[in-house]
Amino acid sequence: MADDTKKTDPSVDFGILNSLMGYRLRRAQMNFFSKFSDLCSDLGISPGLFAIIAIVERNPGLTQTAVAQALGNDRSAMVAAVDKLEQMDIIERRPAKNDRRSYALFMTKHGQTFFKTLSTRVMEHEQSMAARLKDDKELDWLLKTLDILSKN
Amino acid sequence: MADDTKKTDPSVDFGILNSLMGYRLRRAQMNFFSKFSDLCSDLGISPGLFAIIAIVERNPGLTQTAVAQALGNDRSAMVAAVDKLEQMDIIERRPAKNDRRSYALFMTKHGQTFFKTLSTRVMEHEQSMAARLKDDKELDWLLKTLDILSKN
DNA sequence: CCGAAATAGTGTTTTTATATTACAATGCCC
DNA sequence: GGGCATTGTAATATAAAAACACTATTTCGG
Repeated sequence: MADDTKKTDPSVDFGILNSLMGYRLRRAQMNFFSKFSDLCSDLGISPGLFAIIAIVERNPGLTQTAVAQALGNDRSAMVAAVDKLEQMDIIERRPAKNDRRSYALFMTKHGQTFFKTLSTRVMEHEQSMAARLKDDKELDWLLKTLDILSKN
Repeated sequence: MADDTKKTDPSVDFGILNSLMGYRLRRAQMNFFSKFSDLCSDLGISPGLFAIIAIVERNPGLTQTAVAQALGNDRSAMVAAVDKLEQMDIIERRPAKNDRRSYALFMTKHGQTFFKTLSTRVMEHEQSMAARLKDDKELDWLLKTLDILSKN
């Protein structure tokens, strides 16, 4: 194949799938996911890690489980993630003041600047995708609608 | 915890994540995925398997790779999936007429009725989610927008 | 204060999904 | 007929997600 456009065979009838939000969400999310990977894998950052960094950056001092709850992850998944981010000198664990069981998470100096370059990249991609929409009003509508559909 | 509402801690600032379509898509899709599982796991059907069935039902005689391409999967992933669906007596492989390398996929008798009950369940869930939207126009708009964001 | 129950972090394991690669059989093109 | 692409398959690898148990702590009722 000459180009990399995996053209979905136009002769295939998707039937019920075409009317399913669930299926369309999956396709759209997969597209964002793979573009994110193309964009940030050289920095060793996956979408999940990016989310953790974004939360810690805005909420310094949160414990691991607090971050996990905010993102809807299991707290056991945090261990490996935070281990990696600590190795990369992006965030650091400090013993929590009032609770000797838990760590508080903070950005390192390097993490701060790292997050800036990272979010610049991500926002560029976001904006190139948002350019497919009509206007900012439509973007707001989409974000709000997705939020409504996220709640269970 | 008394109820199962994993309330996202309201005091957490999601910062940039709030404005990212990618993140919102992920949350919404996760919600659909888990609901689908709750709804159909007793029948042994995952969202991916459902998509395969839906394609075969509307396009009898497609080859495995054709289905894989339509869904954006790798054809190697089809093998286990079709194996399972054949064991469940939902679809069947028949030797393709003009190409002895490939199989053509068809619904079995049982698969036909099975798909009906399955899609009834799925549509019920879909409609309960769609009820969160303003009207059908908004639903159409959402589907169209997600489609636009799915193309790379 | 004591003891039961809950919670934080961690390690371990399992499951699931997805990607990669290799290969035999077959088809297609010149 | 010979070279090359394609189909289904197998065997891995990889990765992400979930389940479970364990230790050290905290919390709370009495």
